[in-house]
Amino acid sequence: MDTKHRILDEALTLFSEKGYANVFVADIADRVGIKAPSLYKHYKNKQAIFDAIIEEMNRRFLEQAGALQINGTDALVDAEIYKNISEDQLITLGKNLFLYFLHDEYTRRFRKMLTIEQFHDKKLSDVYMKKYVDDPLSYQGMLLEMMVSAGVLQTENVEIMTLHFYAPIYMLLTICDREPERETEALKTLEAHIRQFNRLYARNEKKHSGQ
Amino acid sequence: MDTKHRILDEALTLFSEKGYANVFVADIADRVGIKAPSLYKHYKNKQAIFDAIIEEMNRRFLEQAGALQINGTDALVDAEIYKNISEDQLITLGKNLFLYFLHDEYTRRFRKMLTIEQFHDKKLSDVYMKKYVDDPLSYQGMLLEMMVSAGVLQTENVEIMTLHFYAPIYMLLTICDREPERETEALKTLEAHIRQFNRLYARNEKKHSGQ
DNA sequence: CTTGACGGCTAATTCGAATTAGCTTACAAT
DNA sequence: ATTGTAAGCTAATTCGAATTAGCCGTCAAG
Repeated sequence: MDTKHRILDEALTLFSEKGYANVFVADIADRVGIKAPSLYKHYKNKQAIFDAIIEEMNRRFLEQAGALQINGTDALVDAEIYKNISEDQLITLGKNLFLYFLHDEYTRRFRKMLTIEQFHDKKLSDVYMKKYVDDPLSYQGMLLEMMVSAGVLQTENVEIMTLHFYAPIYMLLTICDREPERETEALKTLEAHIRQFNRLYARNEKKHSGQ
Repeated sequence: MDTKHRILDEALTLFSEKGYANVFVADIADRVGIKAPSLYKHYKNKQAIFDAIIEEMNRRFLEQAGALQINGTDALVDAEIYKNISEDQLITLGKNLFLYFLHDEYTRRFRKMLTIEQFHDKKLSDVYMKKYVDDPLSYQGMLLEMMVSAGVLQTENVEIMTLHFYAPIYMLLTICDREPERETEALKTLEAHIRQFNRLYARNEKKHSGQ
């Protein structure tokens, strides 16, 4: 990785830990292994580094459209896969969503930075809401809608059902962002959540009481 | 309200909107209607203002222990009330929790400040987790546990049930914090959520399909 | 009536962090 | 070989925001 990219990388790490204003240009330079003034050979100023991070992130979000994509069009395609989903597949779906958000280092640091810097610019809080609330809800909503249509699950209100599926995942995510040591516990909770979700919304099946 | 308190009040408002580092002492003074140096007659420095806000908040949290209290002891007492709860009462419980968090101006601004300033000090993120994640989960958990014992609701796993109850509330809260214009929509969603929650966990009752 | 402390003001001062100036080396291209 | 440019450095410089100095009016207590 060349210096220009290393600057972005180290800057993002620092911003996500301490927030823009609490990171000095010299801190970033230190991490990269150069002196602060040298950094200006690569970026016009501190703000330009921040802006470049945002751009870079947008680029990545578009790029990995293949992996776990979150837009209506692809949801319709993916949904085919889940039409005849099993409980284990549902768990996989949830864990994928969770682990992707949690473990992609870039995504993770970016999300933490957004959390801290949402005031920096209304646009940032909009991005946060879109990426971590509205897009997942609409994507998951489409998948669940398909499952209902296919008769795997049943509900009178898919929107709420989606909330029931995603809100716990979101909450576990915010927990792990702040206290990474709770990740193992969170993953167990996540699995239990999805199993229970599946039972609750299973079509025409009486909830059973054994394990 | 005397100057000393007005400083805290205006400072909290500004910090919650822009974050500590982006608020100048002069901004706070302006709002209060004095000049920056005058502010030092009341607080040693900017940090002291921040610290005073934290203290004040702790004081308030203790003080209003009567209202919607969130500690194990009181939950046991409150739970008596909910033993024979109706759906409408359950909705009231959820709405109270939600509206309290959302509308108490001090709590609200404080929560927003915590969100932004959690990096400022690990203690702050701990406070956030306790107040908005762990305490509500444990409090709600106790209430729901009682309802299960009393036979109003049924589940094999109260912990997950609690997550299903509270996570959507938490999520709606973070939405409204960032985009207050979505509050009306959020309240409707909240009610629908609780009704569905109640049906899903209702004891021995087949889910009905009519309105 | 005078004194002192409270709370305000304007005009410095300080200080730290961003940024710029100007020099140097490496190295690729002509 | 020469030249130009990229990328680094040290030593300024700038600049903005926090804080301090020092002055003034008010008012309550003695």
